[in-house]
Amino acid sequence: MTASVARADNRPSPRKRAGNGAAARDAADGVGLDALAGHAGYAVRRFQIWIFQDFIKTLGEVDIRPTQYSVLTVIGANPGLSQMAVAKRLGIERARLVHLLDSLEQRKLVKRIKSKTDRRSHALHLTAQGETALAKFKRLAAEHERHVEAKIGRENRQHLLRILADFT
Amino acid sequence: MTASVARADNRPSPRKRAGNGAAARDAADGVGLDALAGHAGYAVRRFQIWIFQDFIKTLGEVDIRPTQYSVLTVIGANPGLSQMAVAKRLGIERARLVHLLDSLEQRKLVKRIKSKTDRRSHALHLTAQGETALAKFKRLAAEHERHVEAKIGRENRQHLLRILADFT
DNA sequence: GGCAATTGTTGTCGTCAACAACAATCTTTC
DNA sequence: GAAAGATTGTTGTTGACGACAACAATTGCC
Repeated sequence: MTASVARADNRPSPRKRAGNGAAARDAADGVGLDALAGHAGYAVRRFQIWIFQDFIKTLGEVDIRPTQYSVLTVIGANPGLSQMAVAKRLGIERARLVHLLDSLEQRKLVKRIKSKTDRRSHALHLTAQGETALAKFKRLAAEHERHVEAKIGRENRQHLLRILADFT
Repeated sequence: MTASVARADNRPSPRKRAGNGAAARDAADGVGLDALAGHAGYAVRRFQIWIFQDFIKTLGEVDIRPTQYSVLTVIGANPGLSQMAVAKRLGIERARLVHLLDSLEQRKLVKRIKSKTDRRSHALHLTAQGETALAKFKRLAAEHERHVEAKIGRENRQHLLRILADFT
């Protein structure tokens, strides 16, 4: 709403490559990025921000953020995992996972069950409500994924997933 | 587990797909990610974290973080830009840019010059010290970029840059 | 039995995106 | 030319997130 309406979102950007040393002026505002264009990290960061914003927006009606979704997905696929295992798998601090689970448990999507074999740890499970909710989340996430496809192209997305498979 | 020179960069990840319904157990801990593996956002996020950590570490000796580097690069390539223009170009909140510039100005890398034509805005320039410093930063950033190449492969990085060119 | 390691938890700190509000300064409009 | 509206830089707040440190309860090791 606040932001100016203008700005065509469609950025073809076939960036033909200017000569070489010349400061390649960028289409958007006539501001050149120069060296920045050659940095993978910059492109990845901008892309990641775009993806997350679309994810948050697409799953907005159910109020689920990317991290929450990843937690629910892992628990759904591996019931009974400990918090430590989930945290390690997702690369989340176990301290942070505590708050995430507090929230998800309050919403009755997840339950912590005291482990009999190791009384320190909790076995994580989805509630029945959590199962059906996750099913809906997955449908919305698939919709989000189609947005990604529409943005970068079908086979580009495929190739991207292949390139980054090791980080999954 | 810090450096991990790991030559195993070439992991085409032929994750050929286990059967179908079976929870494809992942190598790491035997914890399946299931649906998460098909989400571009998850892979991109993990990759972005890896990239930033390597960037921060590689540019650690000069204490420059990715965002600071991007700001310096844009100002270096386009001297005289206003804060608003830089913020818009990099997708940074102008509120946030204020603190970034405060820091960079304290370190005598950047200077804000009152614009004569528009007394609201500041024209941003690198100091002489900032110029030479940026040259060094760029060398270190190039080294970081080589780390990325070593991690995902040369042509994979190229392809990645091409796929995400619109976000640059 | 004693000591180190692990698990969940609490708390702090710093980064970062998203807003809101404000003073100073253009810009537009009447 | 003055009033109304928009823009620029600034300050402050909020909330998500990663990195640590410390702690109690529990387990594993010797």
